[in-house]
Amino acid sequence: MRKITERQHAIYSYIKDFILLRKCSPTIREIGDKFGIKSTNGVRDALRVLESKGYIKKLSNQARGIALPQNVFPASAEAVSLPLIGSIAAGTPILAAENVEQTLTVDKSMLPRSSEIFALRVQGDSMVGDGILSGDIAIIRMQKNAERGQIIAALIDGDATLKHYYPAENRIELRASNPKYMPITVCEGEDFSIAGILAGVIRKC
Amino acid sequence: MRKITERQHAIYSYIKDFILLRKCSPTIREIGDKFGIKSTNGVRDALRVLESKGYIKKLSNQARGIALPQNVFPASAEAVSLPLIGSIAAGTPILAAENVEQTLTVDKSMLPRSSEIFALRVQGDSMVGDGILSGDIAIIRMQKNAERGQIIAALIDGDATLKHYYPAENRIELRASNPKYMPITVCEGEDFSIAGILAGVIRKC
DNA sequence: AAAACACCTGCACCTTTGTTCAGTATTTTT
DNA sequence: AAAAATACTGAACAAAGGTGCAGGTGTTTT
Repeated sequence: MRKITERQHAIYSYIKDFILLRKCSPTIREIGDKFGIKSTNGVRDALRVLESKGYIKKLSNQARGIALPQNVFPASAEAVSLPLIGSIAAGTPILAAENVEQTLTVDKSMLPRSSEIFALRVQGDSMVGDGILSGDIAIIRMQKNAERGQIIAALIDGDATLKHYYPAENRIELRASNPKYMPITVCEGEDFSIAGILAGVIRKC
Repeated sequence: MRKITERQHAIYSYIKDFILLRKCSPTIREIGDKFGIKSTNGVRDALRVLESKGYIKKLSNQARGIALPQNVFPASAEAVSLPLIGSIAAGTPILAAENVEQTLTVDKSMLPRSSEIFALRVQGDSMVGDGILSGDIAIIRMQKNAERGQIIAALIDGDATLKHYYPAENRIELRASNPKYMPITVCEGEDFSIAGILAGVIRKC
């Protein structure tokens, strides 16, 4: 993008936000009012520059006719839908169709790039210390390893639970963040695996 | 939705598609051209009916001023995008364009039907007792009244904060859920209003 | 048969909004 | 120092677009 002044950028931002919110561009006079520009031509000067530098496009003789170049709002790229896992049926992979309760659409900004993601309904209050309540939906990024202290979705005996991950020499400690729960210790050979690490939380009140 | 005729539905669909595609409503004359209605008033009849039945909203004396009720705008069938409010500039309405930090896409199931919704970035740890951490995004359903004990987004001196709502005879007590914060008492005449009530929480980890 | 509604024409009017011209002061670039 | 760009004022105009009134013709409901 070619360089623009602070003033021009402020006007551009206003137009962009206005369109995002109102789905329709402001009028020249609305922009003028906003920035204390008394003459419509003052605004048009700014628009002329913004257009010549490719920030906006003007549809001539059209009310509310300031448009943005296509790529400002990646249309469908804002949302991603992912499977919500209720409970995990014994012996099935997590993402097996029978475990998928529904699909959920979340904003792309919630997700790390290029990873497999799923959502898990949280049962129990073992993670209240981290602001995760029973009934919340946890967004999990699928991966097999984790760093010490991270919150992971752990698969123990075919059940998925959220816990803090504390590995030791020959065992793994899984700690709740609610002090009323004792840490769980998993030794080698037991049925345990990491389903993924916590990437987000969604709650419906 | 109240019943409408095939003709009215065709016009409604055209408007909806137009807005989805162009981000901005068609003009009365554009609708007329499309359907071969030669008089602007023929179109206005149809719009009058659509508005009285709640399919559209008209902003009077505004170019391209046909609006759709809030949640007709799904980015996909299951998603709705809503404005994320960062901080609120003094003296501006909450949804003023300058307060909108970005837009956020959330699943339709997060939202109550037929209400105006916005998202608010949470600052501070005053609500940790309810699992709401600093940096979380609160989904707020706009409404002016609340029930005792509900979590509201309160506007005090132009700043929005989440608090539990406890009204009394001549004052209102706003309680945090973190015991280290004292309740705030607002008396009549002070600059206070309810922006809405908490409908959900989203956290990016 | 009367009333209500859907669906339209035609026209005038007026507000909103975009366009253009002429000019000024200040800052930045060459 | 000159040229160019920025950032406006002010006024007038024109096109776009919303509003309102006075009808008209069918179809459906009462």
